[in-house]
Amino acid sequence: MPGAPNGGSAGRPRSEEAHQAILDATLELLSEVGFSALTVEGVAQRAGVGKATIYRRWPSKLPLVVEAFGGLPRLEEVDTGDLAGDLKTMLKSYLQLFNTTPLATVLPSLAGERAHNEALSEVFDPVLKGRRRPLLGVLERGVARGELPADLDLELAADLISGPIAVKLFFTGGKLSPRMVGPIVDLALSGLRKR
Amino acid sequence: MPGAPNGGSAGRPRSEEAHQAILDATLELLSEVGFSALTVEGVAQRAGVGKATIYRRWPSKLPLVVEAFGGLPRLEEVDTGDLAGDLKTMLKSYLQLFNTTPLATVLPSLAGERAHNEALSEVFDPVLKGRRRPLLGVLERGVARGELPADLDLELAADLISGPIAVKLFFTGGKLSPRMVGPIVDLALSGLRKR
DNA sequence: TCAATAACGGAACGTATAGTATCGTAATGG
DNA sequence: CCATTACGATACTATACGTTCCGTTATTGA
Repeated sequence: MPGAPNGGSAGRPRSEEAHQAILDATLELLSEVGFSALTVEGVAQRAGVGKATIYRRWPSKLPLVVEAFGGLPRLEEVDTGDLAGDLKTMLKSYLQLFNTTPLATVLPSLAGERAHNEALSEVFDPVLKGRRRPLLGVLERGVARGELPADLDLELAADLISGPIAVKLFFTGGKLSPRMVGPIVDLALSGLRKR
Repeated sequence: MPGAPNGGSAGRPRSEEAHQAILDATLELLSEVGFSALTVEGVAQRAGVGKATIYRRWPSKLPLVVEAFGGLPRLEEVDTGDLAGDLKTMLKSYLQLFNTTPLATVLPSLAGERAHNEALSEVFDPVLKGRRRPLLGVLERGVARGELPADLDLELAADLISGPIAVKLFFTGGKLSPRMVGPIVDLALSGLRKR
């Protein structure tokens, strides 16, 4: 199952170890130097692997990066019974992943590159869209339960909830703590205005 | 006033034309290829200028980029009398600038690079913080007027309002229309929840 | 057990492009 | 009209990229 190996017959099989080491090194470097400064040579060195071993599996760095990114954890949909609980539970565990995986730096690197790299944008946009899906699912359930108005623009609602996290991630310095989730969700659900 | 020219005495003065052409070319290339792929050589070529002319004014591309970015327009604070009106007016004109200047691509390029380039982050973060200032000012006025609760976390409130724009800018494809401002502000002020 | 096969890590090759230094020319001030 | 400084252009040097080749190693099937 490593890459696209032997047509079915003899020969040394591809090393699953090398395969994983390459993907890990790709994420590390993506986080450290960003997409455009990422080189196959650098990945090979970091993974302790010959460059040919990489080129044998991926034709260029773009598919390599896409596959490596695909190995990062996603938002997990949960159902606690009420909307606020769902959102807080989901986002809290997601934000925890920002401190235990390279997500917090890889995501901005790729999103920033997306703006001026059409090839990346083409393959990366659908992935990003898929990652939003659990959030939309929870909101749909909120509408079904009657917690949210039926005519709510769900895309905009998802933007409103994920927005503060994006702003912190891209503009304000790091420190993405799961503790910020409670206030974000409460404020997004109830609004800023005095009542 | 071009850069840091003649100590006060003789010699050919620095060309203000070249100075501006360099800054313009920097923004163009920043938008087209991003920060890390931006080269002084490329800027010189685009500006129709020798490389030495650039190095005479800026020691490296980082200060050059910072100065070029400083020439881009900012959010302008207005006072219409009520909070929703202020926010909508300000954000609408700001979003218009996204379609008439390189802001929409330059901002993601720099913000993405910020994540893994400490030198850039150090000089760029204060600039970003300053750009948020008008938004905070409007919110403070909203508190003073009694439109917003006195104990509101203004930083979080600013994130909530600017968040959907950031999400569209970085994740969802382009098309930043001033028309999306109305729904964003209404939803942020009133909340998602059914009432 | 051994020949055939394919992947392995490492190294060599050619190319491209970065930053620097230097050229002759142009525009100022004294 | 001479000294001074900036100008655009080009030559130079070094680094580092992607690609390809090489001797070795691991696995299959006869």
